Amino acid sequence: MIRLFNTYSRTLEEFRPLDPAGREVKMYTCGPTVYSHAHIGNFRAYVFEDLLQRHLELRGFKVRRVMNITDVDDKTIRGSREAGVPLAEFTAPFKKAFFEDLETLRIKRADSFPEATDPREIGKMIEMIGTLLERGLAYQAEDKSVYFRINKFPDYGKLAHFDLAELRSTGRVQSDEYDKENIGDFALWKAWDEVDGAVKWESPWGAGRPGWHIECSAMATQLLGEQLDIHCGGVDNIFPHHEAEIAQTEGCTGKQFVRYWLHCAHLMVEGQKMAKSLGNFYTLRDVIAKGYSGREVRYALMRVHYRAPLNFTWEGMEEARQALARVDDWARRLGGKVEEEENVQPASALDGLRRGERPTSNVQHPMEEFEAALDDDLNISGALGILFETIRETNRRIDAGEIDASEAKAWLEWWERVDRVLAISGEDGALTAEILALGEARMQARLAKDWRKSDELRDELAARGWEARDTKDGQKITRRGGA
RNA sequence: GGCGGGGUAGCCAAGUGGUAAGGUCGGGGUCUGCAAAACCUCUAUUCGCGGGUUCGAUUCCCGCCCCCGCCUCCA
Repeated sequence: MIRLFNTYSRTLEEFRPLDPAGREVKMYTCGPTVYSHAHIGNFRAYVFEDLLQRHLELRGFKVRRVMNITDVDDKTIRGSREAGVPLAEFTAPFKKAFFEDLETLRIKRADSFPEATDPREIGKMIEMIGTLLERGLAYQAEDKSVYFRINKFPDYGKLAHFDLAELRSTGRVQSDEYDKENIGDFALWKAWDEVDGAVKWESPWGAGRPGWHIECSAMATQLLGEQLDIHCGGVDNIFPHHEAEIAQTEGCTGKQFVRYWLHCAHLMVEGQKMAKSLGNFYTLRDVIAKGYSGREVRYALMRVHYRAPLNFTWEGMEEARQALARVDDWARRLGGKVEEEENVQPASALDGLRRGERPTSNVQHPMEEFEAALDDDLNISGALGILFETIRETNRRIDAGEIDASEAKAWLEWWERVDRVLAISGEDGALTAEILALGEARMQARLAKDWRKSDELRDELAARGWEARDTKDGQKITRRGGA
């Protein structure tokens, strides 16, 4: 049984998809606004969503996921104006970069990435706004913009658990919208303004562009239907964005929009909020440029429970690197055991692999326990704890000569299953001719017991990102860090 | 002021009404030409603070303190 924390109810709920067969899961995740490179805080949310999707899939669900791309809003318009290029030309490179970054972090691609400027989506938004107007849930103000009338939607505020009467303005958003009936009414359609330049679409209410919230309602219902199983985003999207989505969508369909709302806590950097003014603002590219690999960043962003604040630090990146190296070495070691024999079949009874003899052992059934931890609202720390205990125990037993090729193969198969969720396994980079030559030279030096030269060659290999280890089976050269 | 999330070893972090997983760092050891890896071992009488319930609380209840966030277009 999978349990997830639903923001709406503020409780852990058993997860059951709407699909009568209980198999298909409709999942919508708020994507990036492409006015710059996404930062690691954004990616924390996307990595969390990826972990959720992968775990649901491991548990046999068929996930249909949509992630939107916001390519028109105040910031993208401002950016294109400042760059002096058309909007689409301004956002294109950021879209491309976003998809590259997803790949770097091994985030599975959603089934579709609808864009807000897609005519088909704009059409759907206009259709929905029309419906809301017909029902009296929206109105066109004197400034020609169309607003949602929150007083007509009694449930408004239920997701965020806000009492609307208690709200007070933070002054973050300029309140120049005197035309609204209620300060809390939000724009569905923004009338064209001079600063919008060429950015405009025709609508029954005049030229303009869609409000931000309506795009998610339109795309989600258009691509996944009127009711979703899961909708994710960062905690800062709870209000007003997701609240507005509920109002708009349910205002049109009369049906519950989302069954499970999941929100990811914020990322902090060195104990502080990430901000350009503090100089601690990082894009994924910034971290990669420091020499870290995508999977190292993935691990660092993933290893803390999604509802707890995550403090990003360089010390944390080093920890991620070391932890992954430990996993890599373990998997390599098992691979080596398997190669010792030919035509190895995995031990048939996986349960028999549990390490029951030692009283100090905490993990009795790693196969089940790892997945059970993730079932519990994605308890990643618990799951990783089981993985690492299993690693220590299997390493110990390999040292003791207790694991044969058949059992090693079974552990590797388990690891492959685990890694379908974690997606952190290493790739051995191809040995180049230069590295091979250095390795060969070092072997010769060792045979000649020229330790000094052998150590120098080891340093040279290290400088190129490779490590030479002397084992009883001879020298082994492996990639260290990165990759 | 309202609504959330969090405060567990140097750092990251799981967890349960019955006496603290795991990762990382550091010390010692086995192994090694030396290393590395691996393994063994040491490092929280203690879980923000103060009360209460209980035979027993880090875990339940009450109060308080601190950090982070949202309060109308920031994941």
